[in-house]
Amino acid sequence: MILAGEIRPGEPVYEVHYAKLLGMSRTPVREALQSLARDGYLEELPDRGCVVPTRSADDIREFFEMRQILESAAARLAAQRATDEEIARLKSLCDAYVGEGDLSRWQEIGAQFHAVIVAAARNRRLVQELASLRTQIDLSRRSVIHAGDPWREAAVDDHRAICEAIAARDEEAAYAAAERHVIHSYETTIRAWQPASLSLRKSS
Amino acid sequence: MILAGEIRPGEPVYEVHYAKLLGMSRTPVREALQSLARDGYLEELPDRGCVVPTRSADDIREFFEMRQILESAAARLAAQRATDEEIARLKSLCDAYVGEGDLSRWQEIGAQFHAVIVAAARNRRLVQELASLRTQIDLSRRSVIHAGDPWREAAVDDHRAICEAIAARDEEAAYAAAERHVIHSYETTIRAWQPASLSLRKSS
DNA sequence: TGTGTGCAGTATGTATACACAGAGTACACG
DNA sequence: CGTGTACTCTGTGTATACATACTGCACACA
Repeated sequence: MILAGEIRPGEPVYEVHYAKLLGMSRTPVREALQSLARDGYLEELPDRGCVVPTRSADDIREFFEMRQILESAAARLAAQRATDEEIARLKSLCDAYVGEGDLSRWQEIGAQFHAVIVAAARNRRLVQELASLRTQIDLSRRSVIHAGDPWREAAVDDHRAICEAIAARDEEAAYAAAERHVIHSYETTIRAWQPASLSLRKSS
Repeated sequence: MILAGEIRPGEPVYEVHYAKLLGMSRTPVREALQSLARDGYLEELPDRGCVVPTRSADDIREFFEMRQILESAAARLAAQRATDEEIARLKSLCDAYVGEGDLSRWQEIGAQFHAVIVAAARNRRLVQELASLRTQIDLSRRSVIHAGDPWREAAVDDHRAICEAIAARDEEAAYAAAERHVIHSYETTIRAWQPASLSLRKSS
């Protein structure tokens, strides 16, 4: 419901309310809320329950900084460890972009592209952390009014560069390409949000 | 109790048992267990409760890989953002090593050293993630018999190198030095555990 | 002898009742 | 008219009772 935007940032989340709404008792609702709070979808106030957190510009910066760190590391490890099948799959996903006009299908391809890379890094904790981060970022994006499609700009070129670097087993190139990709994503996001913004570290 | 080694890996953790032991009802115990499970200190089995997880060599590799990724990123950001006060504090901590013979005091200095760097990176999520990782690694170390002090070898030199790179505002040097430091830590840990081991990515 | 079914026993999942803490408000007093 | 205090109301923190699922064993049957 938070992800679907049915509960808006700043809004309090009462246990009894959602227990009634969902037809269950407070206990499982309570546990779910704690779980959500641990993952950052809710903020717990002592003795005063939960609220959906509102993200500051600094929060967004930190999220993208983490994403930059982890995605670039994933790309580097993928360049080292990806199987030939995984590389072939990355290439075919890159090619799938060109003829695609539908936005949701487009995002689906992008998600699969990233999933293959992270999986190729062979690190479960990294997979988990990036998934969490990705959801957080999507959530932050949603809590903000932005017009049009925020991606799509240089993303295809970025993806192709990452793909080629991994295929060439060039760890540093894959690292740098992934870094650039996250920077682009950050810039489009923050531009759609507010003019003044902090910048991430540029790739050298 | 898990950290203190009072509950050993593989051992089941029953709600009622610890409720009685701690003089509370099942509810808060249950919530605590879920909290611990979310942080990786316990493994939850469906309808069968919790056990303290046993770590495989692959788990250790993944932990250190993550630590390498995050610590090096933290060092790079610290080189960019640390205040002069923080740099001075790093230097004094480095100097504090030399005259120190006591192991626990020595570890305390090391922990402070890392804390200053991570704080200087100005990213709360990074702080949190590294703290969690660090505890996990300590826990994994403890679940294993190892003789003597596993650190101390090249750690002082490593710390000094990191400190100098940050003081010089050299981001890439700080990054590489932190990477090397984690590799050393991994190697001593895995050597104390079992001879055959996977290796982390070497710093280029 | 092997396999499948049924029956406890135990521990978790859920519901509910009660206790407590915090916020807001009304009222009394200076 | 301002300030402090007590009261109430709301919602969370905790305890306990009941329901359910899984495991192991025993027993019957092929």
